[in-house]
Amino acid sequence: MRTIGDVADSEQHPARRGRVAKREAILAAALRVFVQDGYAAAGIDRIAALAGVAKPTVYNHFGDKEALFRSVMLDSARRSAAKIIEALDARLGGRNAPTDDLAERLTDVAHVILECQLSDEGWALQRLLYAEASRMPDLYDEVARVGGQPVVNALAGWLARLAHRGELDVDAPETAASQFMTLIAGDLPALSALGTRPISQADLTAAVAAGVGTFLRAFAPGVDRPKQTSRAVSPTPRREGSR
Amino acid sequence: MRTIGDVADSEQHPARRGRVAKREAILAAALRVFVQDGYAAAGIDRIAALAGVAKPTVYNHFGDKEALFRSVMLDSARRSAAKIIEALDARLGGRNAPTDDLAERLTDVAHVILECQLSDEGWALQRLLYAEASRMPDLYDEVARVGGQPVVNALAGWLARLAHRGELDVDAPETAASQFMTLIAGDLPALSALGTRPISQADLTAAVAAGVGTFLRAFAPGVDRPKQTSRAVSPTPRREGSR
DNA sequence: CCAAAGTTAAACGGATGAGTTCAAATACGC
DNA sequence: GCGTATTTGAACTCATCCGTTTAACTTTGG
Repeated sequence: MRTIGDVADSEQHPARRGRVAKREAILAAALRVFVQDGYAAAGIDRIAALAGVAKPTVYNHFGDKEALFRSVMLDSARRSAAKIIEALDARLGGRNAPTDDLAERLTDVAHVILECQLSDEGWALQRLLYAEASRMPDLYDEVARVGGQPVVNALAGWLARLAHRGELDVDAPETAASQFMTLIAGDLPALSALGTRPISQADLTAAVAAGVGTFLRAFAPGVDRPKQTSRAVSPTPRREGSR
Repeated sequence: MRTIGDVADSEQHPARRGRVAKREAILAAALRVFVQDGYAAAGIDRIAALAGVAKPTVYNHFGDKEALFRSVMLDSARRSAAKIIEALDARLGGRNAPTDDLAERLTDVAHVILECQLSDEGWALQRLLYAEASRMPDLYDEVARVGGQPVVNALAGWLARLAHRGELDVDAPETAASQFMTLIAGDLPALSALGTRPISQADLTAAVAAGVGTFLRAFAPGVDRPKQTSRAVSPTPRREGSR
């Protein structure tokens, strides 16, 4: 049995005094340990040592390993979403469009969004979420609510503005925003082996370009196309009809 | 601490005699236990009991918990891919196109592909893969190779044939196939909370319709559009340039 | 300078589970 | 029918780790 690698700093003094500082130190340490070892293999002892506090302090603050895990996940999701939203606002809120080329702006936005997903921490959080989803079924919903929805909403708002200005032919901005994120991120799990392997800048650029390209093929204005095949085709003829 | 639910059959006699039969029984039992409890919480004792063999037999056959896990994952991926490929061949290989409407055929194929992903087992396998990806970095590649690539290839072949017949305007069938799967499956994690909650037939139909609709908006022929904006836009100006 | 509140470190209790050992049972060759 | 080799099942070893307890210590207020 071999350890995969120890946490670099084995003992980190609690950065500042006061209760909130300790809580933050514990959250940061727990994030690192959970990310590195996974939920089951993460030890409260190691988290406490890394945070520079005593083990009972961890239990005083969070009560439970599962509660600590939930706090870590929600906190990280919140921070991640806030970071993306801030970056998006800086680019989309300001009226200073850096360029008139829509493809370039979409590509820029795509990279902003992916920068979070592509970080080691982002991948690890996603893996943790997947791993414990069956044990904590409501956690995904909460994380999606505080971490995913705001980003999709911001993106949808921008797409709606673009559509209103005639730069895009989008009638359902929510759907288009979700599909945009899906298109630009779709290949990343395979390219990075779920985040366990670095992606080359070239692969990343190519994946984003392919996603943006297809998105524009679907939603660029000018071509006359039926609004949408919204008539839902029959679900599926239940297994092989074989006829 | 509460158990989530016991495996239904607590003791299953090994279906047949012989070595291969026992190996299969162990694999099936291990699949069920891993799916239900996750890698860390799955006990070899329970797997052996469910398979109707002795614990040392498990170690004799697979040597290790990790090796057993890998065998389970690869075996399941292989069977899943074979099932999808077979269903696709039954629909696409035969010259009996059930309908001329391309949207209907795409929707049908989408449901065939998703039927595997949507099963409890399919979701659980994906969660297991995500959960252990950091501990077994090569496992994802092997699973993708035996489970994912064949499906994408089959789909890409079909799309290429459609393009050759002029029914689609696709110049990169591999990319289009990957994007098709991404588009039809993109909303499912959110809708089903990573497979921990059943999806209503209506939601599933709507998600597939949205994906197929966007795919057709992008790749339906007839409209004249630039082949593809394959000129890669600059990656991203490295963080907030803030200029 | 003293007292009270909370925090620390260390050790403990209880439980779980991977992997091994060992005697008994089963299958098989002669 | 007998001896050999393999398989079984149950007990065992060893380690991990959650969560708690206890006693000493630090910090804060008077």
